[in-house]
Amino acid sequence: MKKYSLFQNKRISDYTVRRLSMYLRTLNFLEQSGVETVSSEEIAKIEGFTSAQVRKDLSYFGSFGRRGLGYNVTALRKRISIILGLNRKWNISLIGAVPLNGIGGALLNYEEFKKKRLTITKIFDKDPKIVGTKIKGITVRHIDELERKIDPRKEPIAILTVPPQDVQSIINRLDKIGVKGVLYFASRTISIPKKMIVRNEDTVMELEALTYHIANKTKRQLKTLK
Amino acid sequence: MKKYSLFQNKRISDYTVRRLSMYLRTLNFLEQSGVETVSSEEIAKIEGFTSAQVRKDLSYFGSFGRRGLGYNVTALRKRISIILGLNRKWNISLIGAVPLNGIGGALLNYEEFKKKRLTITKIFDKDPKIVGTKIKGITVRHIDELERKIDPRKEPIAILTVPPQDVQSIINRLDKIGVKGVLYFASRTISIPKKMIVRNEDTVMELEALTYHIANKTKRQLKTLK
DNA sequence: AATTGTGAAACTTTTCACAGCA
DNA sequence: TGCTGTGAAAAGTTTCACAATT
Repeated sequence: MKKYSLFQNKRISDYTVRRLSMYLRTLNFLEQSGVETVSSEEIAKIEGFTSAQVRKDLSYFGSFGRRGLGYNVTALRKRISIILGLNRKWNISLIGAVPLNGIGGALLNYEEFKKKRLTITKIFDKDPKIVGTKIKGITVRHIDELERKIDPRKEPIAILTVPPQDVQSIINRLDKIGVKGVLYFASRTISIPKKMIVRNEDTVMELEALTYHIANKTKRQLKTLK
Repeated sequence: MKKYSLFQNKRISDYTVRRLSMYLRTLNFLEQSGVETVSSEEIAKIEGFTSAQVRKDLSYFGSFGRRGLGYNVTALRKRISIILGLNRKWNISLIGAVPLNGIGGALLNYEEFKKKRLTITKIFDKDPKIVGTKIKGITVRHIDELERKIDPRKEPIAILTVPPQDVQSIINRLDKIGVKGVLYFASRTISIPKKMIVRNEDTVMELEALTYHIANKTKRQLKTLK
């Protein structure tokens, strides 16, 4: 029998990590619906992948199923949670544009965060009108105080909802103090510090993928990763 | 010399389409900075790709550069705009959760949409308090009126900011009347109608990619697509 | 001299297909 | 019998390397 370790050497592709997130949200849903056992074929059908893809993704981390029977929903949900690092609480700093009808405000009200162990625990802005006030029980600090107020051991992740022109400099500052992961929403290409994991959610880019496909009347839409 | 057509037969991968969006935002930036000519090497450096990747992506659509010289920034920006279908105006229906400090509200205030030719022209909600009122000059309609108020020839795209449990049924209704593209924000896997292009922006999934990499102390972060 | 455009090679990801086990 | 786990094959994507061109 093979030995598996969570800190394995094989590089796991980003496609696999994203699909694990999808499996997780589907397993949560199945568990709440009272489903106890699921096959790779059933998961695949829900997600629009192949069953081989599902089994291969899981196989990088171990063998969690039983031949002939499938997977126990709760057990697999827990395993994937651990793989994704969700067996602990993650504090997040929210930086920028909070009071506006902006994405920062939306994230503070985001129901999905409450269900998961993802919590916004620090808020920064540069509007003097709100610096010092409390939002959701958190005192808003000035962006200039980032370095003093963020402890990357406590808040390893930051979400940036600042304007495009500010993203690069704030990411550089966060890198300097040792923040490990950043998610930013601006439509701007940035240069990523070596030690950081950076993700970008760009609504304009997603819409351009739609306009491309509609304009070019793409016939096939094979769902691979998506 | 080879003939190229925008409606070519080769299937263009999604990776290429996303990179075209990135090139476009970088070309916009360069054009505004007064840069007139750019090489594939320079674009590659900004984006973190290889120059061969840039040239290959463009080569699927034609030859837009001049050997020995590079690309004219404005000309290339225009070409990519056309490829992505951005040489026309795109009207968008916004469905759900508008008045809250939610993502719908954020999108209505999104500066990037104003710069591009992407415009929210219809708004739907089911809160009777705001149905009938005007937001940004647009009268909010009840979600029950989707079918009567959306003309997919005028509004081929919809953005869904409704709760996860409502996404599937609304996508099915939009498909029935012929809406071509949908972008939804809920953290939920859905089954995609054959004729539609559907995209999902899921902040929880992006954060889980961060927690995975941080928890597993990934050493290399090779920037391939993003 | 510099840089594009592109076949071919290298690499990555997905799917196949079946041995192995409940 | 039914379904997992996995090497091997197939498909897809990126990079190399160089002829072509300004």
